[in-house]
Amino acid sequence: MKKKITLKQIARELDVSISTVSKALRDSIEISEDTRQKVQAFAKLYNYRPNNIALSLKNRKTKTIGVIIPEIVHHFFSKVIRGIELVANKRGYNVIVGLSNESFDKEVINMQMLANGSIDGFILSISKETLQQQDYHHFKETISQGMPIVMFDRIVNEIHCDKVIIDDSKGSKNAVMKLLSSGCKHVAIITTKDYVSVGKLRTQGYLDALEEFKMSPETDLILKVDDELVSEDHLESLEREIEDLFKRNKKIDGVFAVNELYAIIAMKVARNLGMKIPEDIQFIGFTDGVLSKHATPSLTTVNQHGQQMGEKAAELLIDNLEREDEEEHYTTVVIETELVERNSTK
Amino acid sequence: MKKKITLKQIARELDVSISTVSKALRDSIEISEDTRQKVQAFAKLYNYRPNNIALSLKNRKTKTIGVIIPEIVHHFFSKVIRGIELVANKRGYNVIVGLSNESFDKEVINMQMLANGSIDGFILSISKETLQQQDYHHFKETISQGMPIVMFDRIVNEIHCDKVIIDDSKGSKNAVMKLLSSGCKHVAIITTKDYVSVGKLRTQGYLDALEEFKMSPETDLILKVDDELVSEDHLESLEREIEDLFKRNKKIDGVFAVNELYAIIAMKVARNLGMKIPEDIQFIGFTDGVLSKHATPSLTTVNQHGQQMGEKAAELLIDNLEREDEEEHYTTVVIETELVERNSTK
DNA sequence: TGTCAACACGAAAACGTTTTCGCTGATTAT
DNA sequence: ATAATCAGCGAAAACGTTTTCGTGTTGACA
Repeated sequence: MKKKITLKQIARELDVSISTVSKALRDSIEISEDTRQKVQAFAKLYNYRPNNIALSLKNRKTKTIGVIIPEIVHHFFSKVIRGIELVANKRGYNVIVGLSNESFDKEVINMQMLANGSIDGFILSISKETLQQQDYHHFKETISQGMPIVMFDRIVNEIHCDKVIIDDSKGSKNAVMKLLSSGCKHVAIITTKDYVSVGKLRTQGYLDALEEFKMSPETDLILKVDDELVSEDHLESLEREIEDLFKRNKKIDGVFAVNELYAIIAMKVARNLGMKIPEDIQFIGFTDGVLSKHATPSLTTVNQHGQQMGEKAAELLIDNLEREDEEEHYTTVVIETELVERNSTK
Repeated sequence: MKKKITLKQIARELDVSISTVSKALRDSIEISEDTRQKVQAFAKLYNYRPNNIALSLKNRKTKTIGVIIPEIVHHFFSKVIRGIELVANKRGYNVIVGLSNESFDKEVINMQMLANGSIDGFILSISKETLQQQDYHHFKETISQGMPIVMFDRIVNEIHCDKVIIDDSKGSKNAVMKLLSSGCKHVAIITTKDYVSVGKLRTQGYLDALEEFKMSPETDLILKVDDELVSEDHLESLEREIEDLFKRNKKIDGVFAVNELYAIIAMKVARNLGMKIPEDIQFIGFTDGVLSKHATPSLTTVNQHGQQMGEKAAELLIDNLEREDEEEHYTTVVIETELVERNSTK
């Protein structure tokens, strides 16, 4: 087991100074052709690579990005990570991930662990609990210590930083308008409680679309699901709620759901109730994932372009990190959504 | 913007030496009660936290685990990451991820980037290209430099290290036996080319089950899909292959697929051909994911317990890292699979 | 022969810690 | 009164780099 070799060891072996070795490896003109070749050959032979940690300490930057997301077993977030990793690697950065598990405490702890020198900046999406408690001091502190943050998807206006979002309300409006213009007269929405910012915005888009069509919203067609209860196991209760919705409102002929899973489950319920999709009732979901693609019928969805969001977030962060001038100018990038039409709509 | 404070700054402010500050903060008995309180108060006030990078350099360990997986937008791998992250964090470690994208070169580069001091050890699953080329020199080098590796799922016997796997052939055998014992007479398998180790093993399990039932395998019931072609876009060709399979062999009444997607697609094809599931034909897939759960009918699958694999891998690695004695003894942990019975089987 | 520039290299500081060792002044024991 | 102990603190090394500055040797030139 040969341990990693260092400059010092090379220097000792070749009977020169550490500085000489360092310079020779970096092709400094200070060093004679002779010694340079000698050093480089030796270094290659022993497969020398500079120690990243030492470099980080010296340069006071780690070339590493910290990513904090609420959950990784989730198509959207893993796509974002892939995007981040893609451009980070291309630009010579590593990616270190922390999962908040939708918990405020874990979010704070994770940020503290990483903020002490391990990384140069954060890319994150806020946990539900944090959004609910509206306690953002950890973000403020991090930023005030000079560590840049880029937020994506779940953001909060109160914090000043770069942001990458989609136009949730616009995307939803388009989706609902698609339903309305293909003949739906009674479109229901399955959404979350309002504290989840995206849920609120998507509901707004639904209302906007109705207004565009001069229709007035019926409160009974708006189903606000308690998101806490839909964690894996409580799906039956969700099914029951949706079934009730359908039974109470026989005339529903279109459904817009603020995520993929709600839509898939709603389709299942509808099918069990004997409705034909898309003839009797049409469905559109938000956030394109594997489920939408492979469901039967395949689900029309609003694609959020998660990977693109990740790429953009990484670019914003790295641009910021490598910017010379220190003037603060935060930008908010809006990624366009796209309606992916499949077989759950006409 | 107040930059992070260091020992040196505290020392200067309080007019003591750096050593005194360090000792005071670590509650050394060398320091008088007086100065200790003074220093600790000051440190708390300015929210002092030791710089991780400096600590890493000094201790020659980073308390960080490098994870390299072929793909992150994949239910199984993201579950593994969650498992790794869970125990890593619990034991004070960070997780840094690299994606090989199933490419040999990216795998090598990623490992080199991380191996130069950034991490203490690797957890990885080998990329398909690497398996195909059978070039494992980067693993050997890493290990010979004293950096431990834990492999999971896609492993290779040639490399000596800790491993976490499932018993692919046993899990498959159980699945196929379930089909056979519930009445199937002609069970087909949809698998991959043999260089993917898990594909090969799962095929073996299929054969074992047949033998157990004194049935001889029919080559025409074994469909080996070229995995390269199934990347997102070439799904239609897969559908056609499966359709051909069904048309050639009208008597197929059971299908075992080596992954979730193949099974879902096969179900779709079967349904389009007018077969009833599970009455006419039964299906079982491998690797439990969202698709299986929410498909109609829901798919019976072999659950790999990805999160548990991740947890175990992290434990093995950290145990190794924190072990005092240097004796090498590599273990291979086999995680039990579990047949999750749903509606695609009787 | 003496001066100067060019060349090739080494010493040392710096990044932020921890830790070993040595030093000083005071208290205790002889 | 002298020696020995001890409490409390600081200096310095070490981790592995990069970089600035200094220094010695060589050759050319006046």
